[in-house]
Amino acid sequence: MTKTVILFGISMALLLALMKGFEYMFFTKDMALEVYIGIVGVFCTLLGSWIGWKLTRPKVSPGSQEVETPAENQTGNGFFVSNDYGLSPREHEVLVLIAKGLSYQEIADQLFVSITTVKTHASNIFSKMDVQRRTQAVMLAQKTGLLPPT
Amino acid sequence: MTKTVILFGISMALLLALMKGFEYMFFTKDMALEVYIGIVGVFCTLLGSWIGWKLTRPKVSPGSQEVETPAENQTGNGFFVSNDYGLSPREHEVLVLIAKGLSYQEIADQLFVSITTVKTHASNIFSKMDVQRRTQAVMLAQKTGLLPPT
DNA sequence: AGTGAAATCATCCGATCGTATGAGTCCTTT
DNA sequence: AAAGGACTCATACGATCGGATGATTTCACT
Repeated sequence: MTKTVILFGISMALLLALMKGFEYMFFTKDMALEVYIGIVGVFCTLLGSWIGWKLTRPKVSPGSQEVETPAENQTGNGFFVSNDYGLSPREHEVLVLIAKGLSYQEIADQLFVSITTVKTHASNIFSKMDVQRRTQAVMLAQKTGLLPPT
Repeated sequence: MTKTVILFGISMALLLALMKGFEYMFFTKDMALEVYIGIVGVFCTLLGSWIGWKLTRPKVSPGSQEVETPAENQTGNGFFVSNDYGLSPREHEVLVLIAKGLSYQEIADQLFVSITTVKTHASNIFSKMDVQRRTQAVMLAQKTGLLPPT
């Protein structure tokens, strides 16, 4: 977090320095204003994208999904099941998507990670739940109320 | 995704228009370059942050890939109407074993048929239930009460 | 400063899955 | 007898899965 802010400052300083340098090199007249704006716009957009990505990284997403750290999960009936097999939040997330019937590639697209990562998570899930196939994991998760209702 | 790109374009156009308007209002000389850059920088940083956040957040529901329970399968009082999707007895048998997490080979061994037969049945099951993967079939069968409780 | 958990990504490989095509038998219905 | 459904089996092929191995980065905790 602190590093992010520092890097942001450094980037801005670098940008300004570059702009100042370019100013004396190429842009002797004010006709280059559009180029100026373009450079700044593209740069700051990329920088902002990186910042936005960085800031939304720790939390899941501020919109639709809550962070589920189910030491105890609640089923639709109000019963609590306290068996999460030691799954991490990310692994639980992957498990839910697997239960939806998505392939690894589709899960990877949805979570914006590579397919390798999804497979790694899945392997850890199967290992923790002591199953060999995704179908078994889905059934087991269903039984133990690990999956969201509906 | 497409919406994001479109909104980005609109925002950029809006920004340029605003800049052009400001240009004739306040900034008659190029001495206001720093202000210009500041505005563009802040704006594009915010825009980029929004874009990064938008692109990073996982999709809520792709809709086309998820298993949907047909409405006629479940009544309001919680009872399940028998919906076997036109599955033959043998196909239903295979479906149950698939839901147990068995592989085609294991199912074939248990039913004393070849693995080819099991795969044929499975293909017909998926076709009748209108799903692509065994996981989806299992979830759908679970929802519609097609599987025996265990 | 070091440690460990979590998340990420890569490459390789064998096993399994899902589909397509074609064909044969048995049984019921027309 | 003919037609059709259910069950059986084979071959082939691309896609996907699951595991193994190794690596990096980030973060929290000590």
